[in-house]
This record gives sequence, C-alpha cells and structure tokens, in this order.
Amino acid sequence: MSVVARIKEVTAEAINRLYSVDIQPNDVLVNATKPEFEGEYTVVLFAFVKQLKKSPDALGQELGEAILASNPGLFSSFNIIKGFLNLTISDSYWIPFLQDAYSKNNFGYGALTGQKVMVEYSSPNTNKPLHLGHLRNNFLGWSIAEILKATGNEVVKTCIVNDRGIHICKSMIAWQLFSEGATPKSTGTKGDHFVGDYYVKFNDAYKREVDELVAGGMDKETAEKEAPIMKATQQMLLDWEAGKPEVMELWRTMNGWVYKGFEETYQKIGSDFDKTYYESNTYLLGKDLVENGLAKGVFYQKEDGSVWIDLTADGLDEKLVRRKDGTSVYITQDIGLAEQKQKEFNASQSIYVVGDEQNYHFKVLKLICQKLQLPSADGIYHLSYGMVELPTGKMKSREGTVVDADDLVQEMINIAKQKTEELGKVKDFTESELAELYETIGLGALKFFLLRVDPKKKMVFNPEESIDFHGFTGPFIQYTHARIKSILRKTGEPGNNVSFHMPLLPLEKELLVLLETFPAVIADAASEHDPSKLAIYVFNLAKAFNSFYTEHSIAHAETPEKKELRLLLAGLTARVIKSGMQVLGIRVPERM
RNA sequence: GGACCGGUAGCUCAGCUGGAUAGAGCAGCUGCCUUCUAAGCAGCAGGUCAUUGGUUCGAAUCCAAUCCGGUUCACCA
Repeated sequence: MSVVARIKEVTAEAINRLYSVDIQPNDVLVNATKPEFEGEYTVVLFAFVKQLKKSPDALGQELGEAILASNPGLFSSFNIIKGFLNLTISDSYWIPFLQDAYSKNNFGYGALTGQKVMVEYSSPNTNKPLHLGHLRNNFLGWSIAEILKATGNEVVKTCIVNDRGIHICKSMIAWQLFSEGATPKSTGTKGDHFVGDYYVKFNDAYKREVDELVAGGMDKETAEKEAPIMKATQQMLLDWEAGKPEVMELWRTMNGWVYKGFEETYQKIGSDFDKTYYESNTYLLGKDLVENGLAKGVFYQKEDGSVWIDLTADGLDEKLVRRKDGTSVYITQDIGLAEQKQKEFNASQSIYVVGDEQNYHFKVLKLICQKLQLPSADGIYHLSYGMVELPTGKMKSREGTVVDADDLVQEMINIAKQKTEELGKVKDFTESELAELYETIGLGALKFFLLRVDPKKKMVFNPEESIDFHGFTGPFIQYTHARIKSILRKTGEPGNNVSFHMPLLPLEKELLVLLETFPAVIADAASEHDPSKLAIYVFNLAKAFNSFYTEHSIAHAETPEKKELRLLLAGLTARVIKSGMQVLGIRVPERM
C-alpha cells in the first residue's frame, strides 16, 4: 500500500477512535507538503473542524500525537501550521521500501486484473502517407496500451484501415491518367508517398478542370460535379463495389504499395497491432443491426424508406443509420464493427484513439449501441485527442503545410546525430551503435514532445522547440538515465543487503518520496487514459535525481553505508526512468 | 442557432474530485566543469489564473453570465 493510502487510513482510524465519528479514509485529504515546511505529507484538517467542533490546532495536536503513537514505524514527527498537519515519514519506512522496490524487477506494475481491453489506434487512410497528427495518435495509442498492460490488463491493439471509398479512387484514377506505368520501385519512392503524390495530382487536375468549366460559363457547383475526372472517379467507385476485376486489381496493387510504406513507418516509430481490420471487409457490417433495431423500435423508418434514430431526448439530434437507397452510412459499420470486436474478443473495455473532431460521432455511437443493448456498449471509450497545430496555425494539406511523419522522424534523428557529434561523448561507438543511439534520442525527443501534454488538449508543434534537447524533453530524461548507468558501471551494482543508520538527507528523501509514488502514477495514468501524467512524473524524477547528483557524490560518499544507499537510490531511479519511459514507447540509452 | 471543448508568465504547458505565498520548461539575465557524463546544477527576473458576479472558513479549481478561440450538428468518410 502506498504511503498516502496508509496516511489516509490511519488518520481516519484515529479520528474515529478519538471522536467516535465515522470518517472514511477517502474523506481524508492528503497533499505533498510544501517545500518550505518540514515533512513530506500533509493532512488538511479544515474539513473536520466543523464536524468535530475543534480548533484546527487542537485537532492537529491530538491527531498528530495519536497517529504517531500508533504508527511509530511510519512517522517520526509532525508539526501543525494553520490547520495543516505536516507529517514526517520515518527513515525506518523509507529504507525497507527502497530495498523492497529494488528487489522487484517490475516495481510500479499492477497485479493482473483478469480484464481484457481493446485499443484501436492509428487507423490510416490508404490514399496518403502519415503526418504529424497521426504521430500523436500512434504514440498515444501505443502508450495507453502499454500503460493498461502495466496495470495488469490484457490488451489487444487493433487498427482499422480505411482502404476503400472515393478518396482511394482518386489516387487510382490519377495513377491511370498520369503515371505512364510508374511504380514505387521504378521511381524509388516509398509506396505510401508514391500513392499520396497521385492523390495530389488528382486534386490539381480536378481543380484545373473545374476552373476550365467555370471559365466556359458553368456555375461552380455544377462544374464540381461535372468535371470529367470526378465523374470517372465516381464510376470507379461503382466499379469497385461491383467487383470489376481490373479495378480490384489496381486497388489491390496500389494499396499494397501503401501498406509496404506504412509498414516501414510503423516499424520505425514502434507501432504494432494484434489485429488489423480493413474497411473493405467491415463496411457492410451493421446492416443486420439496423433490422434488429427497427424490430426493437430503437430505429424508425421515414416515408422515403430511410432509417433514423431519434436522440433528441439525450440532447443530441436525429441520426440517419440507413439511406433511402438501402446503403449504410459510416456509423452503421462502426456499430457493426463494435459488435464484431465484442464477438471476437469479448473485451470489457474498448478504447478508440480518435481525434476530438469526432467527439459527437462517438457519443452517438455509444448511445446507439446502448439502446441496441449490445454487450460491448458500456465499454466503449473514446480517447479523444486534440489537433496538432503549427505556430502558423492548422496544418492544411491543400496549402502544403502538412508535416510529413517520415520527414519529421528523419529530421529528429539527424538533429540527434548532429548534437551527439558536437558533444563527442561516444566516439568509441560502432556505426550501428551510433545509428541506434541517434534513433533512440531523435524518436525519444519526438515522442516525449507529443506525449507530454494532456491528450484532450490541442497542442502547438513548434519545430524549434520540439528539437530542443534541454529541459522538459525526452533527451533530458535519457541523459539522466545514461548518467546513472555510467556510475553503476564504474562502482558496480548495489548490493541491497546493508542496514542503514545514518539519517536521510533532504535530497535523498525527495527522491524516495517520488520513487514511492511511481505505482500510483501509472495507475492514475491508466484510469485517466493520460500518458502525460507519466511523462511529467518521469521528468520530475529525472530533475530530482540531477539535483541530488550535483549535491552528493555517490562513488565518493561520506561512508560506505551512504555509498550503498545512494547506489540503491540511483539504481532504482534508473529502473523507474526506464520502465516509465518504456510504457511511453521511449527507449533509454546506456550511454549518450 | 444548439451541443461540446478550451482561455494560467513573452512562448509552450502543469496545477482543476475547492486548501498554505499559483508551478515547470523554453526564451532573457548571474554564477558553477583538474572530483561519479555541463544534453547538467544553483540563482534572478517574469502573473489582474479571459472578464464580472455568486457559493464559503478558503476559489485558478465549483456555479451563473459575458467576451474571445476551436470543434461539431451531412442520405460525406
């Protein structure tokens, strides 16, 4: 049990015993003590003052004495300032904690819950390569999956690939018109970029055709419908749905190029999936559920034959679930896929990592699933994240301000290389060791930058700030880890079987307090679905270690006993940094 | 227009289930490498927590209104 949980428990117990009331541990507010006061944790007394009819000081005095007397191994002293009961945790608590935590190889990880959780993330379109926004999605999805694993859940990572539809046909038409048979291989282009280029070519040609028609006297709206390239694209979509062989062949070929490109990117950034769904297989799902819903009276049919659900009573709107021509809309297949996932995996929770522009969509999705009484309905959770913007504003593909994922990753790696060479600390590394280090640092900087902010909030990606390797960054934390490992290489690993008698110094205690909260931070990040909590924590830990490191020598500590203690402290800090970063998807180097 | 989200230091962000004098990083300014990696440390400076009112022992945090910004409400995906 965590120190905070124990403080809540013993405080509630003491209040109940002293004043014959019924206070629950969770009613006790425990904060970290402000640095200017003595102690590590503080019980806020105001909440009880009125009920117990005591002055804060008197209550604090009685309470402090009581919990100190009944928990001599936990507290060493207390003081009361203006209604705050500051508690000093005893060294005889910290030392065994340190030894115990160090002896575990999975400190911080929770016990198995027996629960299964699905995490759907990444979910790209196959008509263009991944960009900066996808990176936030991928890093978030991968990390939340790891965090949920660390808290004892079985996790199934899935991806739904949007591999069909009008946008794919645009790239296909453009390739037919303009490629003269070119392929990724013949041009030496990565497959997803190759196909994306034709998507751009489509839009250029389309715009030209519309402009010409408008110049010829047609109004813009009609011109947009009548442009030959658009009509050809729509015909191709019909041909695809009809399964016309040459269209299917081209579709498979071009998607194949894209998948090869994506695979390369995923490999590089560390995304992986246990199960990949393709929309070409799932877009017809959910049709039976529409019938089902009609029979149940959840849906209703309008005179023209279209099918709807009325969500106005839930504060939403009416929502179409089947067109009058009998075809499905987007949400229908989502309902169907939710049901399919449930049948296939029977997870208790299903997380969708999708941008916040689809908040409404997921609200509707969950509501409809609930009204249809699908078993998976209550487990649907939309992990909504904000858009990534540039200092100049939003990324717009039409204006060419989209930051390409592959380019950005490569740029980060290049900068890592350049900075590493400037510092010249790893001149003895082999070529492959260097390549790995640059990738670790470059990707670490990028991932940390995108994960350190609350997912719910939109964020600004400032290219200059993101490539900074100082301060609140991935490389800062990686560097701290490398420093510790350097010490351990020179002094040897800590022994962990020594008894300690010297009092802990403030900076030693600060590290211990932080280390002790690691399990609670992971649990919090899991329940909040928020990796940034962990990112902030790991940064604070690294910062605390660096202060400690500057102030106190480990290898040349005052006594052998202190050296042993500090080795343990440093060793545990390195492990926590490593596992904390690991669940963020960031590797830490032994040297840098 | 309805719904939802946001507004905290020059910039990027923490803090938001109410608790002590609102915190980091970057940028700016001072110091610190013959001792375990200076991608570091210590310090200075920087704030009307959008505005107004309310709730109370106490409000950046809760409530209401207002202002500003964003997203969304397709027989698109």
